[in-house]
Amino acid sequence: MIHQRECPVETLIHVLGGKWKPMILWQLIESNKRFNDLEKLIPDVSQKMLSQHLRDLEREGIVDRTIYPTIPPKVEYSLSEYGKTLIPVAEVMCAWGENHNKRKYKESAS
Amino acid sequence: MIHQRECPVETLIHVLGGKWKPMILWQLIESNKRFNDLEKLIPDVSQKMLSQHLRDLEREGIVDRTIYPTIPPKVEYSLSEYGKTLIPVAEVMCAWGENHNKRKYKESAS
DNA sequence: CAGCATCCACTAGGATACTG
DNA sequence: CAGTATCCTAGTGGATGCTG
Repeated sequence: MIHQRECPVETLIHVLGGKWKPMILWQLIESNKRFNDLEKLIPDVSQKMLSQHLRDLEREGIVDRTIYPTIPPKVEYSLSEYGKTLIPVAEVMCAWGENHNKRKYKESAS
Repeated sequence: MIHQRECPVETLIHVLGGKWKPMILWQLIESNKRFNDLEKLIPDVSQKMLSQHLRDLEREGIVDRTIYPTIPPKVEYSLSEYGKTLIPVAEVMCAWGENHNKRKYKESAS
């Protein structure tokens, strides 16, 4: 059942596969953030990519976007309830990636 | 510790992120395969990408490549011991992706 | 059989400038 | 503040032809 073609692994990679998406996810796990906050917390991201990735994550239902129609405008991004189901998955991925980085470090040092 | 910048999630996405890499992984979990077998089992992959992805996976230590210097040449690809550590990770990813696909199907049907 | 080389199309992402 | 619009580049992947 799992080893079918069109494997859903690709689905997850598509959802998290943008260059800054994992970083955005970690930030939003910690607490809700405004657009400007994310820009500061992820210094190298361009406005274009931040905006685009947030919209991707919103479309997938991972991220909620709350608009406060004040002046100046305030928009708050938060992890949706559904988005929280991604956390354990991301932690497993993270653990493997961390170990893999160590492994590559060791082999290059030997 | 996990929520650092330069998150290792990206490492894993890089390792599995090629278009056909998850599919190659599933095939090699099942049993060792020759180049030609993989071509038949993954009909839409081009030789170029199959070759390139296999070399990527080999460089990361996921896949072993065994050459039998016969005529005609025979090359067998297998999942390395280290590569097997990817299986549980891939299954978690797969489960989430499967659920996500269902979710998207339902919302488009409603 | 198991590939490599070449050329081409498409997309992801970056830089810069502008707006409600 | 929170974006959008435009232009540009580098990398991914596909198609085709050739080789030890």
